[in-house]
Amino acid sequence: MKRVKVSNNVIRRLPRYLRKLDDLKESGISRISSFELGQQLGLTPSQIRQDFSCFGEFGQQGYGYNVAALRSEIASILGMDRGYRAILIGVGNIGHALMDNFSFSECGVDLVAAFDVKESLIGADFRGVPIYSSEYLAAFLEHNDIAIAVLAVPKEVAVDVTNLLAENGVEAIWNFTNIELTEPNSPIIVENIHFSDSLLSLSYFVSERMDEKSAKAARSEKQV
Amino acid sequence: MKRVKVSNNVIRRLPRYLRKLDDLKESGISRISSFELGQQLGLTPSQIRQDFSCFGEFGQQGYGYNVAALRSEIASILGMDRGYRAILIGVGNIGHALMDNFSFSECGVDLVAAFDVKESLIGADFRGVPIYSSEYLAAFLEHNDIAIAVLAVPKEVAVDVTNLLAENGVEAIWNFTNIELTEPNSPIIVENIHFSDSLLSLSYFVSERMDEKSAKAARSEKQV
DNA sequence: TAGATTGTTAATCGATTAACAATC
DNA sequence: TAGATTGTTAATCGATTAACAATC
Repeated sequence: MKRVKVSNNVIRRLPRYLRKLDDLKESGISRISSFELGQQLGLTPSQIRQDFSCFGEFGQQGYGYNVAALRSEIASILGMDRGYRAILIGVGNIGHALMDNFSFSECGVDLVAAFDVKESLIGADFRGVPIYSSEYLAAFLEHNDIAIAVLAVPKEVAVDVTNLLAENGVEAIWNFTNIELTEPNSPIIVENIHFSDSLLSLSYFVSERMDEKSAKAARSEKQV
Repeated sequence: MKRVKVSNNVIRRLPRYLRKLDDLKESGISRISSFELGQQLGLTPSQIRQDFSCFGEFGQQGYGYNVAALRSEIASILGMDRGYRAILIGVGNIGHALMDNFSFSECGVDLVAAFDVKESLIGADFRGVPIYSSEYLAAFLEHNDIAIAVLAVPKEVAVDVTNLLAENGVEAIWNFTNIELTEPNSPIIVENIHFSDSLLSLSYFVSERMDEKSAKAARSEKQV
């Protein structure tokens, strides 16, 4: 696989391609052109071909792309076949929901343990994932090769935990706390799920729509 | 407030500005320049001034921006003062976590009801929000002005529910199901929280980092 | 007043789109 | 072979950055 510097926009589109290809596979479609794929995703064929060409040549002139083959190329580009091991820190509401409902394995990630400070949780396990005391976090990291930490702790302790993780060789944090962990000088990778940022963007788009509507209404009022 | 066509990138930065300004307020800082704000957010001062200038003139030459005033301008741009009413569809794991933990009101959104099909949930309420039977969803929408629907139902019913919502005047969907709701011809606004897309991007970045490391290791191996 | 910093116009950079030769 | 569609180069478009006059 080529590994040139690929823009963020391209990377963010890869999971969407993956999802669409999974859908197509399920519908029994084994072959697709960049034109058709573009139609279905609301992208131009050019963009799709450009995106793929960052990583190699996956199509065939006159034919298009083989759905299954392309799917597996993208999965590999995303690192889904690398068996990254993850831990969850904080088995509160959201942490619990992730353990219970989210399929890490479908993303090729292996959730091996969870940590919490709450006595009543320690020793339990959900769907085969054990919950340990946060006390043992550092020791655990010493003995296990963990690439990804899912951070679902209260705001107040987020920064301390992050430092502990970074010091113990964790590569990346999947951040569910609503604070900005991305420090300029830290080498740790941070990917944020900011619920409130998302809802606020939504709120913006709704407001925009509402304003358009009332502007239109005001115009037609005038005409009458 | 101006309402020109504003790019998506700008809109996505607004919630970050808001969060930073809240932090500053809390730290007792009442005034900030675009230079300093840029430092703290990893953006150029130019970009920050350009972003704000989409909506008006919020600063003062030689002084900078008043933190509290700017904060409230951005809140208003995002529509946080419009009192949008929301409902939650699907009180499963993630729906429950949202009701229990997520502060809709901090985003200026009023969560007024939840809906589920599960008998044992119907009639209960969490933090003052009642849970009704999904049977009554359509009727409820007729009698209540709901701008936003939080969609946390199983994949299989997501499209049907979306159609029902669209037909009954809901403006926007905050989509927690892992499917592509964004139809080209539908006028409904969709904002996605795709957990797996996010984790897969993270997995990509980790892979990129790993490859860099091993490439570096291979190079220094050669030199020795 | 002098210094600081804005809002905005112009320049640069990067991403998307179009075009087309290569080829299955 | 003829038609279709790729991968890639060139053209366009949009977003970010730089520069600077205006002004607090």
